[in-house]
Amino acid sequence: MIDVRILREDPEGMRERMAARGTDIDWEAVMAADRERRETLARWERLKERKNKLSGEIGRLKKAGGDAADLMEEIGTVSAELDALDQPLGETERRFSESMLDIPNLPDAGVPVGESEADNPVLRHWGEAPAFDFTPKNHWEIGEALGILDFARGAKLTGARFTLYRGQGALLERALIAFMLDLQTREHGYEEILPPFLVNRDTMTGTGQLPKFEADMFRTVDPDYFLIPTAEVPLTNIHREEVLDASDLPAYYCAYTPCFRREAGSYGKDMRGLIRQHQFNKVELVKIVEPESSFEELEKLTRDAEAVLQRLGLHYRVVELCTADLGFSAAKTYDIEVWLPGQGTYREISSCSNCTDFQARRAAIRYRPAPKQRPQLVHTLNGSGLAVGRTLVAIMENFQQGDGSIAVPEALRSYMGGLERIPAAK
RNA sequence: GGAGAGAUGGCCGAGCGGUCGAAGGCGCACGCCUGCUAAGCGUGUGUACCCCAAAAGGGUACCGAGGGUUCGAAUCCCUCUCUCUCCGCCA
Repeated sequence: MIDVRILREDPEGMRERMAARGTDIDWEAVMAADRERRETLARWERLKERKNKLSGEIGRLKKAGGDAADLMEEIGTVSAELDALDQPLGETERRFSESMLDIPNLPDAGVPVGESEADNPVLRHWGEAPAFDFTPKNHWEIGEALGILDFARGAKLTGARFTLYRGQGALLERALIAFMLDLQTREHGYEEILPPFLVNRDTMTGTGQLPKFEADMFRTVDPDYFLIPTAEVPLTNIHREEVLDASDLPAYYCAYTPCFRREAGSYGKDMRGLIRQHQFNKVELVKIVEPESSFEELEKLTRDAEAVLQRLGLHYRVVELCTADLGFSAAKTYDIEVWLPGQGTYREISSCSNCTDFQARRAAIRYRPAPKQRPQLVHTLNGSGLAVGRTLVAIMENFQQGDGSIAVPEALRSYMGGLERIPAAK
């Protein structure tokens, strides 16, 4: 949630900065809801004060054996007024919080203004695209030829966008997960977490998936739970409704989880291959930090994600998302895009965001800067370190050999029993 | 799934339907005292929101959550959630 005080104090500035996102918000309605809510609340509280006073007097009178008939009569009218206010108050509060929950985060002042992803500036490149003396294939062609990816049977078991990994394909995925976790925990200082893959509504609301994006989620009916679309959700919510000690910060968390997404509204897009699945694996990085350091921490977090690609020897570039391409909760985001020679394009493999106090406010994650001081909202960050399925795709396409085999990157061999090459089909 | 017990402030723990934001203890902060590695004494010590330009100040809410009874509920009633114990089942 944004800070409503900013909206009250500078509605024009707010309007302008949000407009750069391209989101359409009825600001008049939000501000009216805020005003109405406060007015009704003030009125309700004044009545309540009167009622509490009367009630106290009745108590004292009765104890002294006096007659409280007059007071009882007055309290009756006050109670009636209060009752009449209950519904409008509840309604205006609901209206206000609902509209606040649907407002995205304010882009950071430094974020480039743009109209689409085409306006995302490229910040840097690492490595080089590999040269081939043959025409490189798509990963789905390679995967089916080698028998390590079985799309048809994935679809049979569940439906479109579900895939079966087999043999050395499954092993490669597992090796990537272990490799990524080891790198992030041993070298970058993240604590490894294995969180629940199903979470409740409050948790989903805390990070911003609900209420606006319920249609994008898989859910269970009884009980009313959601399959996590990313480990960002459980990791960031670890400290929901807590007041942390300054010494607890910064907290670095890292988790491997499967991720589940409906991909509603992306019909027909990336239908082939592993790029867009309803279920995919990801190693996620989450940081809970003090506000002053969050942008610096974003730079570090992005480097932590890049390190994975560097160790694997995969060529990539880093882009900054312009205002129009920012996610709902993010104030600033870097995307890491890996080169896929089989498709001749860069594809997002990690998205690293500073959500500033947006999620912290929703989830009530605070810390006490110093003893005796009031609790303050933390800043939260998250980034993929990395999307495992897409990394497997990148390895298949970048390290494919002329004979149809795939070379295993040096960094992964110890995780694969020393395997240097996934051999071509006989 | 069945039977039972419980949920109170940072922690422990009390709480006849009214004077309870809540005894007491611990912890913590500040002060005093004291020459001995500490004790003693005193004071203070929650969060959110509203009013106020702000500070000061005032107000409202919160004793797991949500409803209800009552002029008045931490205290009574209902529903739910979570924790613990026993039985069953299971990886």
